[in-house]
Amino acid sequence: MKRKITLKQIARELDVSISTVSKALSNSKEISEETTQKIQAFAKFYSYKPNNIALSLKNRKTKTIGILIPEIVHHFFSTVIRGIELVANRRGYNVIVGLSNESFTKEIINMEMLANGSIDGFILSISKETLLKQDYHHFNATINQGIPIVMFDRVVNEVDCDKVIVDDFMGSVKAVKKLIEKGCNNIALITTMDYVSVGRLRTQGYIEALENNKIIADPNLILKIDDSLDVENHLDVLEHEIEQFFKTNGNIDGVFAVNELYAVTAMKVARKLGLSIPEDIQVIGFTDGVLSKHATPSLTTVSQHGQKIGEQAANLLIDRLVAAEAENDQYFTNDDRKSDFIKMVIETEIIERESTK
Amino acid sequence: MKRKITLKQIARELDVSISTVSKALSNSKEISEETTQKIQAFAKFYSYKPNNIALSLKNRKTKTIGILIPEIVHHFFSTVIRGIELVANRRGYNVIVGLSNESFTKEIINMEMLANGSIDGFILSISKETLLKQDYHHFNATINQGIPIVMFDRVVNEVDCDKVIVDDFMGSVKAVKKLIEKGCNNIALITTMDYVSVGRLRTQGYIEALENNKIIADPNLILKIDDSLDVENHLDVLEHEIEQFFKTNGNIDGVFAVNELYAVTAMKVARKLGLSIPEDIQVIGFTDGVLSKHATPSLTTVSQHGQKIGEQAANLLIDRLVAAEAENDQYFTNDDRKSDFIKMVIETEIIERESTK
DNA sequence: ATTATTTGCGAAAACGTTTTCGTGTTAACA
DNA sequence: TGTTAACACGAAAACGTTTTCGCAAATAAT
Repeated sequence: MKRKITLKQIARELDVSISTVSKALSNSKEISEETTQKIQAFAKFYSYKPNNIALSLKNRKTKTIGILIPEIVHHFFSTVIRGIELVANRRGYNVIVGLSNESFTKEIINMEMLANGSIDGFILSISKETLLKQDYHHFNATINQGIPIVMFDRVVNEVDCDKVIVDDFMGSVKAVKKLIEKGCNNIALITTMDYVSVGRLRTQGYIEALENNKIIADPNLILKIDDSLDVENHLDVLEHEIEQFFKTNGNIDGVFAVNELYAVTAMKVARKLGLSIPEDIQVIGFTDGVLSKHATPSLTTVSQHGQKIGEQAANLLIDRLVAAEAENDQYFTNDDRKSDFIKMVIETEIIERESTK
Repeated sequence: MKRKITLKQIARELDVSISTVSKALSNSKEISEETTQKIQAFAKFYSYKPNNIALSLKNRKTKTIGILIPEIVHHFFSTVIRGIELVANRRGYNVIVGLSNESFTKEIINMEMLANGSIDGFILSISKETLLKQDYHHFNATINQGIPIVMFDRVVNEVDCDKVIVDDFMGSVKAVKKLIEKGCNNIALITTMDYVSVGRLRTQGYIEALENNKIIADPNLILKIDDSLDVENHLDVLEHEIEQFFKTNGNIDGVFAVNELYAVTAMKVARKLGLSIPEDIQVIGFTDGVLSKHATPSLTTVSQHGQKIGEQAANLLIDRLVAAEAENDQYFTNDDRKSDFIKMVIETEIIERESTK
């Protein structure tokens, strides 16, 4: 087991100074042809690679992006990560992942852990608990420390930073419009509680689409699921709620659900009640994941393009990082320079499958 | 925008030396009560936190684990990550993620990128291309550099390191046995190509279970899918292959598939052919993911316990890291000490759902 | 032959820590 | 009074880089 070789060792071995080695390896013309050759050959032979940590310390930047998300076992979030990793890697960055597990404290702990030099910037999506508490001081604190943040999906106006969101509102409008066009007259909405902004926006889109078509939204046709407890493990509760909902509203012929799971479960319940899809009830979900694609019947969904979101977020962040660096080179450092943050909206797209006519 | 405060700044401000500050903050009794108070108050006020990078450089360890997996948009892998992150965090480690995308070169590049000081050890699952090439020099190289590796799921005998695997063989045996008990007489296997070890092992388990029950495995009942091309995006091809398979083998009354997707697709095709599940055909899949849980009918599966795998892998790695550290403190450093690596097998479990009687 | 200019290299600082080893001051002791 | 011990703190090295600056020798110009 031989430790990685360092400049110092090369220098000692070749009887030159550390600086000479460093310069020779970067092809500085301060160093003679001959010496450079010798050093490079030696370095190659021992497969010298500069130590990243030392570089980070010297350069005061790590070339690493911190990702902070509520949950990783989640198709949407993992596609976002994939997108981030893709462009991060392409642009010479690494990616370090923290999970908040939807917890406020874990979010803070993770941020502080990474903000002490480990990363150059954050890409994150806010945890549910934080959204509930509406306490965003930790975000602003890190930004004030000079660490840029890019938020995606679950974002919030109280924090000044770049944001990448999906057009939840228009996505819903499109989906419900589609159901109307396909002949649905009584369209139900299955959504989450309001504090998750995406739930709220999607609900608004639903109402908007109805109104656009001169339909008055019937409050009875809106089912709000309390997902504060992990719904994945309370499938039966979910099914039961939806079943009751269907039974009390026998006239439903279209369902728009704000996520895959609700949509698929709705289909399951509908069939259990003897209804067939899409003949009796048509269904559209939000978020295009594995479930939508492989359900039977496969589900028409509003695609969020998670990977694209990740790519854009990474680009925004890295752009800011290189800008900050360039600015350091300039010697005008005007703190109150108005930096206008970007809010990037990723268009949704309806993917039609078998659950609609 | 105020930069994070450093020891040096505290020292200057309070007119003491850097060493004094450092000692005071670690409650060294070398420093007087009074000075300690003063320094700690000041540090707290400016919310001083030691710079991680500087610590890493000094201690020659980063308290960071590198995860290297083929793909992140994959239920199994993300549960593993969740498990790793869980115990890593609990034990004071961070997690940095690299994706090989099933590519040999990307795997190497990622490894080298992280092996230069960024991480203390690796947890990884080998990419398909690497398995095909059977070229494992990069793994051995990093191990030789003193960076421990723990492999999971897709492991290989040629590399000496700790491993965490699921009992693929026994899992399959159990599954097929279950089908036999449930009355299936002609059990088909839908599997992958052999070079992915898990595919091979699961196939062997299938055969073993049949033989245990005095059934001769019929080669015609084994369908091997070439998933070298991304099957997610060639669903139609997959469906078509399975459909042909069913048509040429009309007597099939049980299916064991080595992953969720194959299983769900098989169910879909079966129903398309007018067969009902589980009455006409019973199906069991491997890997318990979202699809299995939410398919209709829901799928009986062999659960891999991804999170547990991740947890065990992280524990194994961190155990080794602390052991290595302790060893550094001792001054016997015997290089050829026989270190026996652990191969941990996680038991599978059959989760019965609606696709079996 | 003297001065000016390259050329080739090394010393040292810096990034932010921790830790070892002094060292000066004060208090205790003979 | 002189010696010792305890106390409180600082200087400096080390982790592995890069980069600025200085300096000698070699070459070029006068």
